Amino acid sequence: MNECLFIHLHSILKGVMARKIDNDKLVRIKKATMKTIVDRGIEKTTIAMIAKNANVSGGYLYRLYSGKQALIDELYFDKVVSINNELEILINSNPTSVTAIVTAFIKNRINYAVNKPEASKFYYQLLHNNNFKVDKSLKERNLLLIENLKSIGQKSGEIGKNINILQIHFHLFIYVVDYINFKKVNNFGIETINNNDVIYLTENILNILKKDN
Amino acid sequence: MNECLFIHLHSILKGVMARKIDNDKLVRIKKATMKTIVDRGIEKTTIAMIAKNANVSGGYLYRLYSGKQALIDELYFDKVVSINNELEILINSNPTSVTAIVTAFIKNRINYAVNKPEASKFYYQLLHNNNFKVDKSLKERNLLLIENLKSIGQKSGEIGKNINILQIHFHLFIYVVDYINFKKVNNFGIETINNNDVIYLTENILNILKKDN
DNA sequence: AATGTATGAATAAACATTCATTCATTAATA
DNA sequence: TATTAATGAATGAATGTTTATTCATACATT
Repeated sequence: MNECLFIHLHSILKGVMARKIDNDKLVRIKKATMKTIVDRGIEKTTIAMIAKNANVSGGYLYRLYSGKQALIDELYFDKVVSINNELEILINSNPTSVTAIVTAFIKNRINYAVNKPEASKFYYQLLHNNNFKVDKSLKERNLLLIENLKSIGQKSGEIGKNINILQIHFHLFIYVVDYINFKKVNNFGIETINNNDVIYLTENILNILKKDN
Repeated sequence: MNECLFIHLHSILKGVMARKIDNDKLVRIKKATMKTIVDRGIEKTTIAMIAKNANVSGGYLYRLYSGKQALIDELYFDKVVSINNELEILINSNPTSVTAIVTAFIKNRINYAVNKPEASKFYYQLLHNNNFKVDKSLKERNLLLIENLKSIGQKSGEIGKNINILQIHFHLFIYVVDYINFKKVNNFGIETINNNDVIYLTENILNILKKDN
């Protein structure tokens, strides 16, 4: 007993690991989850399929995630957080110009859609799925960022007096993502999203936000 | 064999029915399907739940539909067809004004969202689900309608030269639906969609379509 | 009595999740 | 250095649940 305990503590302190963790595995699982959901839809995606696409045994997923819902949740929430982080950085580095912030934000969305099509489509699907909602604190953080943006715009005259938070949120976070996805999916599979779309979307949004209704 | 055939034809000709069909059933099933999907999401919706909500036996659904997918498909396609019918009527009755068509179209979408919230939310969910795509002929019909709208707008000067079909489609069929749903869902459950939104959305869309990029 | 409507228990397939087992790696020992 | 013991990583067959679908039966109407 004592000896056993000793050996155990010893091995912990020494950092003993019976087998090197294949660090790639987590990445493979994340990619496979997104790819499978994009290819087949959430309803038809099974743990077995994800595991197969990730070259991992079925049971192994449960070592890293408590279940299917948790796995998808985490991937989605990560993405939502990182988009908000991004917006925060853009606001802090352009404290007087909504145009600059929106332009950069849209540019990032388009780059993301082009460079990480799987992740981008995955995010788009979950954005419109009622079973995956972000939690309250995340929503509140987002509202605060939009408030910041609004006050910048009202000082500079880029945002009209009667524009409200939800209108800004909708056009920045939903309109843009939907438009990009729509254009990619519908143009006969040819990826036509490009820098012209940055200008197009930015102008549309700024006009909408400027206008007093 | 002959006799059997005779009896069958006879019963058809005479309109013999062993039991009066409960005509309400089909309506109940349709409503229950939409409600269940809106409440729980497509993934978590089962035939058993739909049947229970419709006060119908589980097996009875298979008398009217070949299966779950066919049931949902049909409800969705019906809606897509009726929206296109509606647009066609609006185009025919306003052959020179895009503004009139778009205003009426948006008014209808908002009325629909307010008066048939369940059906409206159901449509919204399927609009963004990859597993439910409308077939080619329906897509083509829609494109033709949009072409009509475009040529009206280019004669009247309401639609810019460089605007393409997909841009018109996106703003009329996706932007509007998404905005209405977003406003309904996010305003803390209070239904704030009203006639001001008709003006707001119409102005936004017409500005976007007018602008030459 | 004849016949189509409607039921819901039974069936079989699909699925998420678990867990006994195997495997790879390292530390300790000789 | 070679061997062994210990440990946690990883597996995948087994489990139990959920689900869509079927079908033998009961029911209502003419």
